[in-house]
Amino acid sequence: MTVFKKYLQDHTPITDEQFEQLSREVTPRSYPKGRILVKPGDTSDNGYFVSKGLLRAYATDEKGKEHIIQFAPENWWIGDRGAMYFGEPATFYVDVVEDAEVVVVNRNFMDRAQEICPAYARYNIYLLHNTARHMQQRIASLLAATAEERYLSFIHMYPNVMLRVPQLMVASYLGITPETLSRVRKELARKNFGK
Amino acid sequence: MTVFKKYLQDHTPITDEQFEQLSREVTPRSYPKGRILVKPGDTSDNGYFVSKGLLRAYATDEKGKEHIIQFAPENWWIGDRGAMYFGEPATFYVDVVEDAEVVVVNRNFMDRAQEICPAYARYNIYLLHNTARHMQQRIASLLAATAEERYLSFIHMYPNVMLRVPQLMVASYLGITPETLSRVRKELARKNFGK
DNA sequence: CGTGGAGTTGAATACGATCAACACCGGTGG
DNA sequence: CCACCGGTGTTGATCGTATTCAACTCCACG
Repeated sequence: MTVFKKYLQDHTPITDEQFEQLSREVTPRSYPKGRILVKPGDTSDNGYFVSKGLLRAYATDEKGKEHIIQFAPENWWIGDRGAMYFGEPATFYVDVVEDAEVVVVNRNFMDRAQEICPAYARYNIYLLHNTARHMQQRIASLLAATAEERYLSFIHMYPNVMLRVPQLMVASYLGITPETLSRVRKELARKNFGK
Repeated sequence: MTVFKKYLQDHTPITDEQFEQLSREVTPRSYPKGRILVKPGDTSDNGYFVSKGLLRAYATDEKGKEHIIQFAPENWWIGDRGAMYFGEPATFYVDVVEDAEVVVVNRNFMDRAQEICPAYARYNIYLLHNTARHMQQRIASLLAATAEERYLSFIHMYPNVMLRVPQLMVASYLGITPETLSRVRKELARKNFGK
């Protein structure tokens, strides 16, 4: 919870009193690795702020293969947007990759936050533009780049995540199989052997 | 411009006076098919509302191949988010697919719109969540679905766009070559021949 | 210990890309 | 009015990248 407060204070001029009001709308929770917080079909409007640990969102195809949409380490938000914001049944899973402490918020929190603290609305818009921009770039990279290029740009963009999740999840995020990622890494090691 | 006014009125309770103020910040323009409005490296903060016609945003790879990020028919917004909102050099092209009438807005417009009309901030957030949700689904589909599945979901989601742009642009949007799309269509026609 | 998940490697396969040829317009200019 | 032209779409043959399936190693964890 203190992490959450610090996060808010870092990004928006929120008073202690305002935080008090807001914190009534949220519930801090701890979840162990492997716990599934959201699954397709769920109709909860929960969103999750990660204070500690690492979460992921993923979809599964008809063959049961997982495809990772997003990782969320400390100070990130995660959730199924359709469910959180639009009240639709969720289409993704959200689960815990590393034992996590999260702050659970619901739709009401987001509305209240904007009333209570107008500056929060501005920051929220900033955040949304930012995620939109990153998703655009990811789309561009899925359309244009090879497996190797995508891998390099991933380790450049999210070096910490890269070190904290198993390789098969990185592969799933990149849209390739674990075997292919293994070979890509081998090939890169070979290339860079002569420095 | 009347299209733009109607668009705003449809989505937010804006008064004529407020619209007057806002319209000072924007400039309506007409552009012919083929005109390039933004190219990588540009540092303008222009965004475009499409009143008529059809625009697209695309990136090019080192081989000069185009990869379409987004189509924007009537009543859609388009622009390079990094340039519009973050003041970075653009990374995408924006050009005109069908002779278009657009309303050009800049960063200042977006800030002013929120001051002048608080309800606009709410609608803007809604819009951002919506585009984020759609981009997430597109990412999921690029990760999980075959060429054929992506094509079917595209014509289901954007039937009008599908009819208005050349096939090679649809292919580019789907992340496949025009040849492959042609074969996918042929195969679908064969399958559905027996109804 | 031993068990199961993660990572690696190999061989065969499949899907889409590439290269090339050609048909089909729609527009332009002679 | 027609000949020409460039861009679009189709089809075929070949190629390449990543997938699939399988076997094996290596740990972390019970």
